Amino acid sequence: MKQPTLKDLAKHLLLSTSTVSRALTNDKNVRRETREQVQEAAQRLGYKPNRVARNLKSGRSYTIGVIVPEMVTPFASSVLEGIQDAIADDGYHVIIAQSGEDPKIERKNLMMMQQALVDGVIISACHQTYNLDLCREFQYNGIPLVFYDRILSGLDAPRVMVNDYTKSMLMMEHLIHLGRKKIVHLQAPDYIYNSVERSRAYRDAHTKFGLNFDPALLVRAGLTFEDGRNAAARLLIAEKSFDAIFAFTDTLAIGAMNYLREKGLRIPQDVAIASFSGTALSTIVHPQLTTVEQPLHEMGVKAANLLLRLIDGVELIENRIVLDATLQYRGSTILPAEERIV
Amino acid sequence: MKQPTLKDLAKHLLLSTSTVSRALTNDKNVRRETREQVQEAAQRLGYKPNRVARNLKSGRSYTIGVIVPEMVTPFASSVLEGIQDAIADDGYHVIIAQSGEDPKIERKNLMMMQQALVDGVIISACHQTYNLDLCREFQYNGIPLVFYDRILSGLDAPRVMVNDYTKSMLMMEHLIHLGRKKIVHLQAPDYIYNSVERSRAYRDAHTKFGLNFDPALLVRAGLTFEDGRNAAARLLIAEKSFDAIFAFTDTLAIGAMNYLREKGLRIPQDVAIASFSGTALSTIVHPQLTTVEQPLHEMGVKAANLLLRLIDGVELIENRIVLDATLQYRGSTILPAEERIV
DNA sequence: GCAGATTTTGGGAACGTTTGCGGGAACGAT
DNA sequence: ATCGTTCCCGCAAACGTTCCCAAAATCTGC
Repeated sequence: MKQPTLKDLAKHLLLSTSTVSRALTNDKNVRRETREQVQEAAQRLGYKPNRVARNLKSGRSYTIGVIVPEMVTPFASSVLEGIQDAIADDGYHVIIAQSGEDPKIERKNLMMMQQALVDGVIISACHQTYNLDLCREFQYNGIPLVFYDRILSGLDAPRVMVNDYTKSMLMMEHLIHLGRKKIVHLQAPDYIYNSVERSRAYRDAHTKFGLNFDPALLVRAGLTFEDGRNAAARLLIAEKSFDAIFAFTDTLAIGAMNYLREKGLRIPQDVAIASFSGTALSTIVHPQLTTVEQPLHEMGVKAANLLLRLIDGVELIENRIVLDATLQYRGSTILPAEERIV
Repeated sequence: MKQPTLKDLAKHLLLSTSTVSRALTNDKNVRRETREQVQEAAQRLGYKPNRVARNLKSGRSYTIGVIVPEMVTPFASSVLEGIQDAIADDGYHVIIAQSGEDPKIERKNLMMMQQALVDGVIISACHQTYNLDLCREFQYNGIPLVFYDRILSGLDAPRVMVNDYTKSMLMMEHLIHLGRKKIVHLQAPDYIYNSVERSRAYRDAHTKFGLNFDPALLVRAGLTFEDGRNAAARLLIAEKSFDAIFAFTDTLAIGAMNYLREKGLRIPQDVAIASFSGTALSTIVHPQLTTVEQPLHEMGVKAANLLLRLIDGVELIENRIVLDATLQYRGSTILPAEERIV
């Protein structure tokens, strides 16, 4: 009734556990006949190797840790899915933790991962500096770290990201070519590296395309729908006129868009809205969101592959992968043909 | 440079590993003075117990498996979050697998979990019967199984769900009280138990409230946005007139809603839309979705707690938890006050 | 001071694997 | 017949814990 072990198998076959063990890993040092016998018996008795024991022996856990700021987002779950897909075949497991944007919880998670003896960690960090020391300790202890999206700029660690600056610049160009002149930027806190990059592009676009930069249009928002709504509300209250919004993320953009529509503004006629991320959310809202679409699934796959190679001790030539994000022009900035006639 | 082990600690303190081990678990069989000494040294040398070794010894893995049909959904991730929250303090880890609605992959996942020596499994099954045998095997081997949302009706296993029938009936009542007479139901395949329950309520509502039941309004859809769009498209093509939709899930509802709006129909004036699930999606679309809101986070917490108790061998009095879903009346069925005046 | 009770500690097996090392059998070559 | 290979296989240690059992140290009451 209990799961049979190697010993049970050995006893049953009148062999030693060593031979059985070797036979099951197809070691050529075992006679073919015996090997087949063992494998057949293992199959018949329903033998399943005990991973825990194997892990103890090998000093690995065949587990990798993933830390995300927030997992109930299409962003995180798409990446997670990519990671899962990439490692499933190699017999690895994933344990997932979320920091909830709180560096202290992130720290707790990291330490938990350490205890769980993960072979490596994939992390989308929630704060630039807070856990730098711990991350260094991981590296020092030979536990590879791979970053994605939210990187730690102060650490020389492998990373997978998109080119925030370039693509944001393209998006600004899009808005400006549409004739928009007073473009709001909803940015996230400065401890998020990507936000700094995207808003740098926002500012540079002004000089590059000869637009007047108005600091009042640079709005500090947070990361949630509510933050998006609130930012929009503040803009309306300030009675600052604007004809476009470039938001740090889809979430922020949608929050703002919903609020503006409730207040009777038309999207995109009155205000064009563009964002960054390209999560599934961008296509389920109406109008659909013009956004910089990041290859999220691929991001997960790439990060996982990077990590697996690091775990195997492969020396990486290129440890900074920049994925190509693509601009999706949709209804939140461009009217569909049939409506444009009206 | 390597993580210190019990032995290292013992050597350093001139004690035996046994004593050190006991001291660290606060065993009263160790002199208090020694205990403190050991704990202080452990702290100082940065000792972290090796979970793998501990697991091997204890025969547990302190890991639970979770299998969901699809993880890139607000539904799944909310529940997962609940599960994480519930088990984090008990030192458990979660490994997650998704079946992608494919019973064969679900089977592979289950077997993977078995190998990973999970202490228990939480599962939202993707098919009624396909993996019944394997589930029985888990139970037989003493690995507890807990279901949520998508249960297997043929198995006597603990489960956490909401009352699909009652709440669907209430939702139908809502639509009917609004004066809607030709209500479409978008249902999912019959191998999904919840769908059967919800459409049962749909039909029963007709007789209960004296409405004429028209089989043509009972539409077989799938589970995705696209399925929702397609279903809506088919309805328009068939030129079947209808004034409301009750959809199996938010996803389906939003798909249909978007399509109808693109075709110039007004929500809710022309078609009222109600759904079931209450994921975050229902509030980010415009108009917001009237839906039966399930306590997703709580569902995860409850399922996890149930499982933990089962793992600890607690005999459960009540192993069928029915959570209370609440109807959220929103813009997709009711016009906001200001617009109603117009 | 001493027997016995009690507290505190150590020895060592065990969990299920993997793996280096060495032994024995079979075989061909001298 | 002897030696050296090659091929299979078993022994036993190890991974880092936990825990039973017994040994040592300390504490009772006389």
